[in-house]
Amino acid sequence: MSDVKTAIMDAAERRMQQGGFGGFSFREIATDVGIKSSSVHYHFPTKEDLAAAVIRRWAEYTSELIDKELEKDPDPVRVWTKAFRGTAFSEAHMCPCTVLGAASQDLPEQVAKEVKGFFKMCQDKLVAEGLSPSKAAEVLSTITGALVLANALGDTAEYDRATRKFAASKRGRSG
Amino acid sequence: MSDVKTAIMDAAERRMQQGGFGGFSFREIATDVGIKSSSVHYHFPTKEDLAAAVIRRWAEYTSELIDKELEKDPDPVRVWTKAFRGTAFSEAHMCPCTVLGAASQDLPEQVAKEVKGFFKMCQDKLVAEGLSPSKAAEVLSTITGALVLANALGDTAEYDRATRKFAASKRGRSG
DNA sequence: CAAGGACTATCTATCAACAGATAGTCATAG
DNA sequence: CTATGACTATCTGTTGATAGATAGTCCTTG
Repeated sequence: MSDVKTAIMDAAERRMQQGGFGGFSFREIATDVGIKSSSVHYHFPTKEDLAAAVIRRWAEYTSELIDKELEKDPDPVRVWTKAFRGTAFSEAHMCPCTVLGAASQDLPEQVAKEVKGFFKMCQDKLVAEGLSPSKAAEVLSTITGALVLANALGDTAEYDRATRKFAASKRGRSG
Repeated sequence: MSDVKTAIMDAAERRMQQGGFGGFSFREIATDVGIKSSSVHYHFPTKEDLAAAVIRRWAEYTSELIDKELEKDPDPVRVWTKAFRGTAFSEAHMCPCTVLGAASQDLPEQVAKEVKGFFKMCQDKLVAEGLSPSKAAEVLSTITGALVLANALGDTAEYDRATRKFAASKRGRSG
């Protein structure tokens, strides 16, 4: 993948984290990267293509990160909680899949499909790691909602407050 | 409040539930209501005004609903879980505050403030009802995230899966 | 009661800005 | 020579917002 193509996706990802699908334009992305909007169209013919590619990349990166972290810590709940915590405390604060997922009904087909794929991947992995479907849904909902809450309240500490239980599970100082 | 003004807010609310702040235009709202876009501007000078009014109304309605339900069932966790469940299973499926909260960084000031006020209200109420701040954050995150998950996956059953534990708390058949 | 003025709510018409997208051109590198 | 990747230029449609006209209503005042 060319440097420019990666830079376009990086810029789109950053803006999608803040404003979702409607939160970026080809012109803004072009300005961010330092090229013209028509050049963005060269790499990604439509806005739908660009957004779908960004979400897919995010899903792949997340999946790989989880696998890597599971080698160091065998507790899936703690690993996933920590991974989403990294997003909450990052510069952009949000997971683009969460932003898009909240407005899923207004998304182009391909983008909605990729977003759905992301959450499906999360859930399947949690189940594969030993959790019941119900527990997997609960954990994923809590860390996803914690992201939304922390973002809306403008307070990253809210993430830790909401996930305190998970962060301490089966290894915390007190139990 | 006039019928038209209410109809405008209803239409805006519906569209905000699906696409957030960028998910509706004055013209769409006008068409929904059966008036001209300039008439929408008459009632709500700017888009920011309209969105903020919708969120504030939603917060007030939610607060009243919770108070009413608490009279029938004293368990706050079950009451809040049920209230958000109503949203998940409604036609629009989403809470507009959640949709906007996820993209909070891209919102006009007044709208972001109202969204923040909604989540603050939820949390304050949960604490006033006896939960610890940490437990309140956990519950609110879980039901908020469950809304996002169910929406993204296009499966309302996901809400029940994620909140099974809460729905049964202290009163379920088995405990 | 009737006239005047203010207010309400809608309309038509229009604006500048911005959106996504396309066609065609040009330079460079293999 | 051709493929790549950027460019210029432009199109069409939509956006939020404003100005000005027009009726209808309501309150006041003579």
